[in-house]
Amino acid sequence: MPSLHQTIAADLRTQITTGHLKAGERLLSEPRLATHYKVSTPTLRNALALLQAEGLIEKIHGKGNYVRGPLRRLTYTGGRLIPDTDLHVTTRTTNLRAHGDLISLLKVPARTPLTEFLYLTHQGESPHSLTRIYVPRDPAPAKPSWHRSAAEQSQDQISARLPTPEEASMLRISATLAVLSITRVSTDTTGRVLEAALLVLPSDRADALFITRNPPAEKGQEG
Amino acid sequence: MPSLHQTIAADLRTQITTGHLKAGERLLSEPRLATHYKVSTPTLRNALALLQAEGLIEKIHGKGNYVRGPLRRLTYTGGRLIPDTDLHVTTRTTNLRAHGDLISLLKVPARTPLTEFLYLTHQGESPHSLTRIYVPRDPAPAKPSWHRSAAEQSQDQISARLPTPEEASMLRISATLAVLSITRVSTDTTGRVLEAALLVLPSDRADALFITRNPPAEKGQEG
DNA sequence: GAGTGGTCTAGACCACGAG
DNA sequence: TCGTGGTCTAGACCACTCA
Repeated sequence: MPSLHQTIAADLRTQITTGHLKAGERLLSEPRLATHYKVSTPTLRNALALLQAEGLIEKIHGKGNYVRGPLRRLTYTGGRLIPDTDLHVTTRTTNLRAHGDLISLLKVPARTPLTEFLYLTHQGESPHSLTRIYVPRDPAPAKPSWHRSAAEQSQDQISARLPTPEEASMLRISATLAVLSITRVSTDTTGRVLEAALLVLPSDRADALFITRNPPAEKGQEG
Repeated sequence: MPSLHQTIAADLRTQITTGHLKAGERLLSEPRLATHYKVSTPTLRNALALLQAEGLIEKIHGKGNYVRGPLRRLTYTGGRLIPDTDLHVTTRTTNLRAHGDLISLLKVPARTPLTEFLYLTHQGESPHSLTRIYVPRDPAPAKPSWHRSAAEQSQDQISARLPTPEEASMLRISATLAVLSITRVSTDTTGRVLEAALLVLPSDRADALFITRNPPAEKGQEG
């Protein structure tokens, strides 16, 4: 049996996809919607939370809930963020020392001097992606390649999780909206780690895409 | 300022990671925890929802909340699910006709006869992954390669989203726990689509991993 | 200041699991 | 039958946005 907020979400979803509610339009206020559906405000907010997670609406504190335009999704493709046109990027560079997961990611001793490059891409007003790249300061690092390293090999580890409170505020997203977390480790031909990149992409506006070319199939190779 | 349920989640988190609460142990009941933290039950449940999304606890209706063991995460690696040992797999085969997204994915006309292969992997009691593979029935499909097709090229599109209610019940996960959704389209040398695979992996127990080998860096190729 | 969403309260009732 | 988590109610108060 579908729960109440699921039913309400389904109704609003069809209103959006059928065009009864158009892109950019403001929904009724949450108290009004609650009385309309004859539910309490927390229940109605649960319904809206589902639509938000699907990227159908955008909640703006103090203003209202708005129907999202046809999504202009950002795609992370094999180490590259596209479209890379039309993106405003803000940068910050910090020096720090290796700690925590960075030690094993970069395969360096603890407290190794590192440089952190922080990138925040925007599309118009809304932030779209957060990238942090860590480079050992030892071997005289040039500016790292934000999009893709010229490394021999890159390894992308992808998981879905909730954002940390800091990430949520930097990306201006709700703390309950899942993000794609991509950890890319680039190594050179000798196996040395050149850089580690941590990307955080809001799930309502970003995908990742990987294209694999397989060697010619050998007969009976695979079950 | 951190919200109340964030603070409570942080406290419980440290109790788990420091070992004050051990794997498999049951937490106090939610009403008891609520009185202990001097909050209402919805607030306490918000805190537990965060821990659940992080994979630290497991909620079992009618029994209690349990500390998860050291996570045995499943990794989807370039078209292969590992570990593929120790997995129970249940299968179902269905014949249907192309509709909706399947039409564009498989590049076939609407209502083309298809075969759906459904795989549900378990690890012990708990389901771990849900895979649906669609193959056009036209070119006499052999049993599809579950793990990886012998195709010329595979394209993996990855996103994070909430599960559909059906997926949530099949995987026995909460409807609020995000999943990694992987859509893999395999094509042969002529560009014909061999199969489309839809994987659903609970975010608290699965990752995806891709390894890219770059061609030797050409000087000044990349900015 | 008026209206909005964000968070929280203190309960109620139902569905599930185990004895 | 009893204790558990799942869902929902009907409010309250605060923070933010805009006029």
